[in-house]
Amino acid sequence: MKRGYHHGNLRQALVDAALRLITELGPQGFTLSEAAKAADVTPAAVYRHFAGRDDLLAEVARQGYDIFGALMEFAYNDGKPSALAAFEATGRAYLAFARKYPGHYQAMFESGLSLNAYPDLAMVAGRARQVLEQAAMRLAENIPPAKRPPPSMFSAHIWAMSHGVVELFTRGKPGAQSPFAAEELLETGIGIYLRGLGLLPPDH
Amino acid sequence: MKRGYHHGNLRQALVDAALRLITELGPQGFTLSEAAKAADVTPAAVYRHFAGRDDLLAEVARQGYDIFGALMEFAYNDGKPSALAAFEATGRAYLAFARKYPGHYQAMFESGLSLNAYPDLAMVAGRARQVLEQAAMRLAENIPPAKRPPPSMFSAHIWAMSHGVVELFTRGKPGAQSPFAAEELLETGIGIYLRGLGLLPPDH
DNA sequence: TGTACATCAGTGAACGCGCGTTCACTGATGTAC
DNA sequence: TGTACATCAGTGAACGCGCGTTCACTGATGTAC
Repeated sequence: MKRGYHHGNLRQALVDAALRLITELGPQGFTLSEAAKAADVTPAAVYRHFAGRDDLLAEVARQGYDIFGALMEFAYNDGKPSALAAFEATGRAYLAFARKYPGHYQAMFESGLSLNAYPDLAMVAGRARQVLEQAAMRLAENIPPAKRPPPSMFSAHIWAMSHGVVELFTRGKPGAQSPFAAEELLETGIGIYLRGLGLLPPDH
Repeated sequence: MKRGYHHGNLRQALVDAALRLITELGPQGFTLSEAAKAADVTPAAVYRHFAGRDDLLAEVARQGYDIFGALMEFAYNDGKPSALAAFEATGRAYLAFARKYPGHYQAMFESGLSLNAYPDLAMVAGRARQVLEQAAMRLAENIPPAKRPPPSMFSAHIWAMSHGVVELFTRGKPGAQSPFAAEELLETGIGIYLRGLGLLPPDH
């Protein structure tokens, strides 16, 4: 792998290197120095593109939230073909994102990064959350108002179950040896939940 | 704070110091050196009681799983007064534990400790999980066999939602600013889920 | 009760390491004339 | 087309720091006689 004195696109190369490190070694495994080495560059070069270690990590997370939000929006598909189908697709997209972009996912949720310290990060994170809330809101319209829970509660439930499934059943964690695939668990879990809301017929 | 050359109960003092560090600064904030300092002792003294850093951390987690298991068993209360009540109490105990023992909780689930590297840790962890599975199994007997999901799936759902609620809504994390308390979220979430299983009447 | 001695918990100094960060520098690139 | 020069991305050496771990030691404790 040859390259001249100038790299070309070091900024993104560093982000990619950081992602690889996080994916393979966990959020702990990411260091500025290792990311620089992986990008075939001196640690000091990083400072031409980022304010420091945390700033690089934050950019990884930011790109993650971007992809995440886009994926959720794509899955939601403006509520078509039905509020129910769109909602289920959105739930599946959560897990699919965690599977397909584990480095991003860990940078976003397990790296100990403070959202408050990076306002733009909080913004992209909020956008992603709003897609799910929107999906929940539309779906809630199908419930008689009297027994309808606030959509934000409802989306919090789904978010929590999705996150829990990812954390516990997609990598080698504590309760890990479940006989079920994470996808199956989430699918059935959301199914039962929606039945509890009267949004699915009582039988299966 | 005076003490002589010998400490008395350094082993537990180190565990307690580690817990304090984790509680206040997160799992990252724990270091062998800081724990030693907090226990008013030289870092080298730690090696009289633990094989090293990870071994100390593992002991924290082990004690956590012990408390956790005991709490869950207490809440389960041998399935009394009813399978349903016992199950709901067990779910509540999960969150209560995370609230009351945040240091233990983080050592157990967020410290990056490998369960495989500490077989006795895997054992105590398994015991805690079995309480929930037991509760799920008993409760499942109330469902007509035809539409009864495997109890281990069912307990995985509850475990996932509980864990997700803890991770997302009890500390300053990403989706954090929910208008609902974690306790309320978990209570309602499990309620809707159980209704979906036909274990609660459709109305609320 | 008093002394000699084994035990072992904790000390203090030192180690090598990798971390994030800084600084004066150098060499490639692109633009002005 | 060719030369002078400004720009600035990346270098290389150095820094201070805290980490986990080691080692020969020392001082308190408790037991044997």
